[in-house]
Amino acid sequence: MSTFLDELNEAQRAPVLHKDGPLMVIAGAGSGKTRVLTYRIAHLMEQGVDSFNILALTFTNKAAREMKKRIADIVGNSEAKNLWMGTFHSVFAKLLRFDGDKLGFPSNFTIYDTQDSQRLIASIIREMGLDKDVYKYKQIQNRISSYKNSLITVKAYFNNPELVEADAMAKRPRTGEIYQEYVDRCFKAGAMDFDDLLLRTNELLNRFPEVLMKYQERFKYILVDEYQDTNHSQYLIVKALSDRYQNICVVGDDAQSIYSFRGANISNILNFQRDYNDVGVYRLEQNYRSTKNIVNAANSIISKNKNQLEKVVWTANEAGAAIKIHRSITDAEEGRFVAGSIFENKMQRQLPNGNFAVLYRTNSQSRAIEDALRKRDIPYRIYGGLSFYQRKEIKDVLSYLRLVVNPKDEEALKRVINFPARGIGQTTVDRLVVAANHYGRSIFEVMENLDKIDLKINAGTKNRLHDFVTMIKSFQIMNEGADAFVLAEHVAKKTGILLEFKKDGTPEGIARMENIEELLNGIKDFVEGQKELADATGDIGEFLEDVALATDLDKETGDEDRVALMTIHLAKGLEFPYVYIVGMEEDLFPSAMSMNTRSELEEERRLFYVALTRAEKEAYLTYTQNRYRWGKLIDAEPSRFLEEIDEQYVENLTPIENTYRYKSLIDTDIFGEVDKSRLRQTKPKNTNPPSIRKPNESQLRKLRKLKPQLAQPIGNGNTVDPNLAEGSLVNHTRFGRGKVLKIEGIGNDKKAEIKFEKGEVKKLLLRFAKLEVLN
DNA sequence: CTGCCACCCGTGTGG
DNA sequence: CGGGTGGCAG
Repeated sequence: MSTFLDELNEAQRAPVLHKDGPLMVIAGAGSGKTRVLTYRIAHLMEQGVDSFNILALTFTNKAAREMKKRIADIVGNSEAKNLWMGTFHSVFAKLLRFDGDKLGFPSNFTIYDTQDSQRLIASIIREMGLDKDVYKYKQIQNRISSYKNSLITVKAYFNNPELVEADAMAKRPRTGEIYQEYVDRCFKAGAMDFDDLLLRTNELLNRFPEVLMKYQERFKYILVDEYQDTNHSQYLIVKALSDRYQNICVVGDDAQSIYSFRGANISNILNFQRDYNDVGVYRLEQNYRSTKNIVNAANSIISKNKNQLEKVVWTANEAGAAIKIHRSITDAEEGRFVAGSIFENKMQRQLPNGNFAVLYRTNSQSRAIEDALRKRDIPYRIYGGLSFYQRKEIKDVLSYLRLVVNPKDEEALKRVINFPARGIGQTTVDRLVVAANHYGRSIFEVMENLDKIDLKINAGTKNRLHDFVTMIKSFQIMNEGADAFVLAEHVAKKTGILLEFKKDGTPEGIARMENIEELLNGIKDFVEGQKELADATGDIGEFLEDVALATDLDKETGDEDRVALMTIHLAKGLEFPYVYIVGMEEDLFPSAMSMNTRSELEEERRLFYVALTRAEKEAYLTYTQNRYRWGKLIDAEPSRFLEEIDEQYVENLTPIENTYRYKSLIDTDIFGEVDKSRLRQTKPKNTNPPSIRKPNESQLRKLRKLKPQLAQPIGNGNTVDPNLAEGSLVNHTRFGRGKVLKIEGIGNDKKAEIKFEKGEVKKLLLRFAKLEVLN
């Protein structure tokens, strides 16, 4: 028996040792669930389960890679290699490359990203002659995506009067037709969108029992991470595959379910015990990641949610520092505070940049933070947002490569047929699309047969189309021998893309050229990497699949030491010693769009819970009074979530001058009541710097409700260490070590009587005393 | 068919 | 504010 089991606590060991049959692990934040998954797999293999029979579905490919590596350390690399491990999307894309032909898809099918889907839908709307202001392509794409995630096919849509009527009521009666056309066009293009990877897998398993049987036999053991974030489509796949052997292990935390917007269904985890028989249920409640302060504060937040599984997360870690709250006047100042604080912490404690993360609700918030970090020369990396592969120049090169692999790929073709400009305009493309639809062929096939079809295209244009086809075909011939890098480099040169940006000469053009070079380097690295793998060829198809399905987190960064900037959603599963959560404001976090129902608000709260529990040592929460949104400066008010943290875990860092402005606007009397007569003055006296506004009604309501710590001047910025109790050993900055004899008073008046080692007994106001609890 | 400019809309999170 | 799109002149 291996020694790795000794590295687990009792609660962790139980699910690892659980024999066959279904089990569910409810794992609190930071409780070591990855470790449980990893060791369970290793343990299964040691017990004689063939690695070919194990399927593990993770949330990111990076998580899969790391888990695989860890398993390889335990059981050996050659065995670990055989595991099927990855995201739902990448695993089932692979499965569909094997068996998708039964559904009529080529094994080299293209994966459309969201942008491709949206463009296709936009052109369908245009072709159908519909009003684009009524039929907004993004909305329609969203609709279609959620239909697919709920397994509502076109047929199911038309059979469901509720859906049809809902769209009719919304004045979009032809939504179903668009859906139909979209599905047809994807099929004709040999393309699947992200949702298809799951939907088509379901279709395959449903329609072909022998295929289902094959994979049921193959995947005798199935493990699913982050089960709380699976959608209906994923749920059904897992259900189907595990149906025969029932060896299904799901791991998750209902408190961290944050993806309902993309169809994730929290009831998948809440109902797991109903879906399977004799479910073993295990709970991991000890947090190894964060300080007591952070764990307790996070608990105090999540307890506001009604709908959740019972669970008590606790930690044996040190109490740690209070969670710090900072208010600033503008988002630029917020950025400066964050950058300054990171700088200070780095210097004082000699920490690498990688110990810090800045988390936000929306990607657009990154700009202000970036600016501030740049001014301080602090290296950072932004995750997510507009990814490298979505940049125009990169997508252009990739589109050529996609065409080489799959010439039927309509979106790729439309993108590059006239870039760089070669005299093939919109009118020509429209005619080609019409002809393609008419003959039920792809655009490329129409172009190959121009001589046989009577299209109103003049001779010059015909020649240019012919040249384009010839060029792509020459790439295809080359692709048969060369590896991905050689081909890509040739394509970038031969198509004139590189030259196009080079002759542009502007800084933007040069940047784009450099990006393409970076892409080529990336492809080279990829090819090298693939050569080490047994079942990989290093061809361009593999690269394209990797690009389509890799998340931003998946990409290797080199070893550069940088501060991480990302949305809270992306941060799930990660941890950092120091975490800054910025933009803690109403309408931003919680988002204005998520305040209509309790369940939406609860999801925002879970998101906050996720954010806070990323922190190991210290967490900072910041908000501003004014923020630029849509190019305009708008008033902001503090997030309701700030109030929801039990105040004993919080410390206010807001500088006196920021508080002063508040004071000058709204005077409160000693009981915290607002003197309303002051508020009617349009211009408060002494409003140093400009842009001071009278707070609106809701802000006022807010301010009245705010805890003293948020609304009052500091100077009493201390938070009482929750561990401080009678008998505690403490250290005072001036008086030295001592023992607490007695604690009395409440709130701001809380005092401790301490006998110091020097002999003196003192009574100290805790909100002023600089005390450190030692035990 | 190309290139420029005005205008519009977004920003909610992602595989 | 800033990127994308669509309309229009050449």
